[in-house]
Order: sequence, then C-alpha cells, then structure tokens
Amino acid sequence: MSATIKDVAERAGVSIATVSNVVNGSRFVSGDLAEKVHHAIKELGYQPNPLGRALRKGRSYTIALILPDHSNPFFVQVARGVDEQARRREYGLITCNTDEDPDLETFYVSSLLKRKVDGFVVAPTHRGAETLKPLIEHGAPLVVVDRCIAGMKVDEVFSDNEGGAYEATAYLVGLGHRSIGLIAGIPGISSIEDRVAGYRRALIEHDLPVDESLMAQGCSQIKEGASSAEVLLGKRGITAIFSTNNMMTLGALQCFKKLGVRCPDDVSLIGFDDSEWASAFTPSLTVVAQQAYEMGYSAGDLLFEAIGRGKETHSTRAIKLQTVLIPRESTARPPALRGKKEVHRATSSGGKNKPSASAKSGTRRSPR
Amino acid sequence: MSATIKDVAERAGVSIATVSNVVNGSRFVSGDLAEKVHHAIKELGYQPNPLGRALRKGRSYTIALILPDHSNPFFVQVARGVDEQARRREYGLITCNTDEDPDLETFYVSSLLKRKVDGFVVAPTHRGAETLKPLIEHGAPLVVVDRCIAGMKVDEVFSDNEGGAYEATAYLVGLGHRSIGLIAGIPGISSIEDRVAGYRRALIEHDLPVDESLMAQGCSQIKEGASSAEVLLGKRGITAIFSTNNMMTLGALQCFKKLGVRCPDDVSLIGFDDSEWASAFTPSLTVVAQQAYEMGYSAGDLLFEAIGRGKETHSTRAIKLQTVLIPRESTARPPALRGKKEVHRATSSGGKNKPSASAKSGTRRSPR
DNA sequence: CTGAAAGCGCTAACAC
DNA sequence: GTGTTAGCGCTTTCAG
Repeated sequence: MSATIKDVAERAGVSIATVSNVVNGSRFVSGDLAEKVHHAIKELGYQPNPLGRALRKGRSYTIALILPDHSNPFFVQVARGVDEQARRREYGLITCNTDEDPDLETFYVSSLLKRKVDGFVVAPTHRGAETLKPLIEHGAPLVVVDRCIAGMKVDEVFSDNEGGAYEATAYLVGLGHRSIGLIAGIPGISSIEDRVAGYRRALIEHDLPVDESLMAQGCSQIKEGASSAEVLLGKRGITAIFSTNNMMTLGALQCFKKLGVRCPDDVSLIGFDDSEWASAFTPSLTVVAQQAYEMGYSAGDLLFEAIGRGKETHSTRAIKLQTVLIPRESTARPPALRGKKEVHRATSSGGKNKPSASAKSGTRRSPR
Repeated sequence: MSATIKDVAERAGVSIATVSNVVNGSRFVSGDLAEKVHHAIKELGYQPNPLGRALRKGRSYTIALILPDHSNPFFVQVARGVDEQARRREYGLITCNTDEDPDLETFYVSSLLKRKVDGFVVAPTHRGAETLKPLIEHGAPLVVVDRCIAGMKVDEVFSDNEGGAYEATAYLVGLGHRSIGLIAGIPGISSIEDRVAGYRRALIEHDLPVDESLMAQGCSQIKEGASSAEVLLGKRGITAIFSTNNMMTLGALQCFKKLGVRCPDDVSLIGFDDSEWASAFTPSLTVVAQQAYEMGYSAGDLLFEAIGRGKETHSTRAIKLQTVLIPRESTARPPALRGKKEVHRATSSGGKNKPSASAKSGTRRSPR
C-alpha cells in the first residue's frame, strides 16, 4: 500500500538504518546522504508506520483518557485540555466514557492495557479505585483528575472543592439564608465529599446548625437532581439550595419548573460547575466555576512528564486548581428579608481555606 | 512484561502456530492440544498483543470518529452510538473534535491514516469534503454522518432535515404566525441547507412570503445564535423564530434574556435538536428532535459492514432517519391572536414529504 | 492435524 | 559515518 522504510532506502541507495536515523535523528548522518533520503521520502510520500515502531519500541504513542460522563460539559472541557496536549506531542488519544459504571471502567482499563497505551488520565468512578489496580500494578503512567483516590500515591489534578463549596455556602449565608439545603452527587467520590465538607464547614463557622435532613444524596444525574430537589423543597423553612454537580443542578431546575417554584423568589439556587447553558437560563445560574480546560491540560503535562521519565519511581505530584464564584440571578435574599438591607456576613472563602501550594499561577483557559 | 505467544507455546509444549490457531480458531486443533493451550493461557494470563497482530495483518482493529463539536449534546449522542458498536466488536475507537475547523479535520485525517485506522465515521466540516479526499483516494472505509457530501459516493446516515424543518415551520404557521425568522447555521453544510429548504417550502406551501431579510446566517455557535437573534428581533412584525441548530438556539435564548424579550409571549422559538437542558429551560423548548444515538449506531453498522467487505467495491447506502417534533412551552400563538381560537393549518410534515425508503423502522435509543 | 519459518515495518545493537 | 542483522509478537504459508 504505502511506502515502507525499505522502499525509501532502495530509492535513496542507502541502508534502512540510515533512513531510520534520518527520520528519528537518532544518529548523525552526513549531509550528503541525508539529502538523498529526504528526497526519496518526499518522492514516495513516505510516512513511518507507527505500528512497526510501536511493536519494536514497546510503546504505542497513544494515551488514554477515561471520563465518567461525556454529557457533562465539565468533562468535555477537561477532554479538550488533554486533547490539546496529546496533539502538541503528536500522540494519539483514545477517549472513553464510563457513564459512571465501574465495570465499564474495568473493561476499558484492561482493553487499553492490552493495546499498550502509554499512559492514562482518568477520573475514576470511585475513590476506592479497585478499577485502577491493574494499571498501578502494571506500572503504567497514570494521572487522576477531578477525583482523588484513597490509599495509592498517584499524580493528581483537582479543584479546591472544599474551598469552592465553602465559598458558595458562605455566599448564601451572606445573603441572609439560614436554612440551606444540599444536593450531593455520587457518594464515594472525593470531589463530592470535599464539597459536602466545605458546605458543612461554612455552616459551622457561621454558627448555623448542620441539619442532616437538609442533605440529599443522589447519583450526579439529572433525574436524581430533580428528586433530591423535590425532597428538599418539602422541608419547611428552606430558602436556598446548593447543588454540588452540574447535571443535578439541571435536575433541580426541572423540579422547580414542575412544582412551580420560583427561583430566586421562593428559593435560591447555586450550582457547582459553570456551563454554556448556565448563563442562558432564566434565571441565569449562580455557580462555582472550575478550571476544567486547565485541569485537563495540567493532567496532560504531568502524564507526559511521567511517560518521559519512564520506569523510574518519583514522588507524586498534586495540583490543586482554584474555583471561582460567579454570582448571577438564581441567588437572592430570602423572601422574609426581601427589601431589607443586606447583612454581608461572608463572601470570601474564609480563613481556614489556605491557598494551595502547588496551584499554577497562570490561568490558562480554553482557546474557544 | 506480559506473556507472549511464545511463552504460551513453551508452557503448553506446542508450537506457536498452534497457539495462534487456538486463539483465533483459524485452524482445527485437536481437543488434546487445545486443552493444554487453554490451560497455559490461563496460567500465564496471556493476552494477545494487538500491535503484533496489527502489524502482521495490516489493520489496527481501531476505527476513528471525527466530529465537529463535542460541546454539542447532539454529537455526544452520536458518539455514544458509534462507541457502542465499536465496543461490541472489540474495536478501539479514537474520537476527534475538529471544532468545525477544516484544517484540524485535515490534520486528523492524515494522522489517523498514518496510524492505519481501519475505518472512519465523520461529520465533515464542509460539504465540499476536500478534507476527506485523502481518505477516499486511499480507499479507507468511510461513513459520513449528519452531513452529506457533494460529488462523491459514500455511505451516509443523516436526518430528514428538510422534513423536520418543514414540520417546525408549519407548526408555527399553524399557531398563527405569519412572520417567521430563521436562524441558519454554518453555510455549506447539507444538514443546515436542507433545513433552510424545509423552512422555505413550508412558507411557500402555506402561501406566505419568503423574506430573505428574515433569514440570518451564523456559524452554529452560541455567540452567533445570539447575534442572529438580535438582528431578527429588530425586524418589525416578527413573532416567531426557527433556529436550525442546538447551540444557536442557546444563543437566541441568551439574546432574549439580554433584551428582555419574553418567550413565548413576545416571540415564539422553536429549535432543531433536543437536549437535556431544553426541557429544563423556562420556558421549556419546543424542538425538532433527531435520533442522534441511532445515527451513530447505524453509522457503525455500515462502517463495520464495509470493513468486513474489504476492498470490494459496493453500491453506497444512505440511511435517512425521521425527526420528531416535540411541542413544549416556547411556542404559542402570536400576541395579536392570543385568546382567539386557534386556526390549525398544519402540524404534520405535509404531503410532499415522502417517507424515506431506507429509514429503519425500529427506533433504537440511547440506553441511558 | 501440527510444526518450522518467513516476514509485517521498524529500531538498535553490533560490526566495519 | 554507515551497513548488516536480530528481533518486537503475531499470522500464515509451506512442509510434513
């Protein structure tokens, strides 16, 4: 079909080794021969076959990205970041969607391991990370994003979830809310757990009771967001809801709509993750935004660093990305206080929320 | 690292050919030996290395999916359909996002061709399809989705865009609208052009003037949707807008919001493509839904059929999928007619809209 | 029915 | 500096 290294060698009247050396710059080749080789390559339109190279070198020049939900705009942005990195380095990228299914995650891991992928970026379905064991035992380069895993030391990139949730909750408190419901996503995932922790800390630091009945847990899906919201709206006195996940926020809105609950007139809503529709909604949504593209981009950085390092062990690295609160229309003072002057109790992320030592300073964002 | 076919052969006391034959079922192997081989495989946890196989067979057991916008939920669903097909057949899938950039499309095509991908599913950035020339010349199996290309004969799967647009427009006419704006997406793409054609036919068949100034063209992005909507809202007498694209519909809503235009009180809005947020919006959106998952799934079918067929030429196939109008809250009678009884002129897709001969009967939908 | 051996395209010793 | 050659792991003739 297409020309091989042998064809080029014959054409240029040199050995295949010389062609290889010219192509890869692995050895010095005299200008004379190099010239001929380049010529032959151009004439035949030679493209080195990555399969041959892969077999020989034992690596495929391909990395894998395993994400839990391609429908979630957050992960789409993460994917863009990783994609950019792979393209820059002329690496192939295989993106997989587990739909939060650990079995599918296990399937993908083994299937990609077979394919001799050079490294993995993954947002695991569970912090236990049994699904990633084969990877780690195999010693494959791995970077975990969005969700940290327990026990094992691996490179990781994640948001300051605790801080972001604190800020969101404190913002609601600052508006005058005293009874704030929580819609929590999938249990057993560090990002969600950290957000719940931030919510709790904010209540405690502002001398508000932590009421377990005001905390609904679901599965980071639209439907579950809707049912969680419905439960919370049944509690008397509730004037605000903090939703810890993109998709569940959407569900909460569907629920509001169904029940005829006006936002922010009846109840305020603040979500985690910004999205394209968040600002188009009526009301537009107040959210805690993450640096999604940056998360993927940094993960790519770490991964390629690890790949470059090869088998040598190294101390693992953690990159924590700051979140940013974007106030919009879905949050307002509670009905009882409407019209009275605002008691601004807290809008910053609070004293205990120490800045991350490893966070990048420059905030790179999606090119789009 | 991991066990090779040689290890298995030694362990089982047979030749590597026998192991290969057992693994692939390519030749009959006596029960006795087969037994031993299976045993050895299990003991060593042998996994055939796809790279070796790929090199030998000249195919990679991987297909590529090239899509123009991963942020668009429509394409995410298409991707799910293709993904399912690839997984069923134990093929790898490489998904690429061109962001509607022809140069990026060209890059991906050449890069994937180098990697000896076995087949392509692509939604091209332009109907001219210069970007796909290398593919076609190379004879690589190819299925085009969502957007047809001109001139070349290739397998294709697409929606009945003309019919869907006709139905949308006729629906608005039926509600009493007489001045209906159009937000058109990227020019030079068949799906968009067909939708514009359907809009025109509906106006003509209902004896309404076709006013070019009521047709705004943009680039299938949120921003462009917003600016198009702003232009249209400047036209006097306009009471309804038909948006031919998911993302532009979102932009139109942002624009409405910015300008304080109430929907459907001031102007009705109908979009192409359903999405998760379409039903959560206030107002919820009336849309023409496509069978996105099915589109990807069918494309996978056609592709693997072509791959199985090998180099033999064949007559190309076209699968046309029906659309379905989902009435929600964003469409209502025009302000002037509010309260008067409805003149139901048309809600079906009209007589000229003949059903597709090749459309699948069963409507397979996403498992989620 | 099974084994030996060639070779897919490439890289990396090893020679000269 | 450059060429020769031995494989990477696998499939598939070709012999027997």
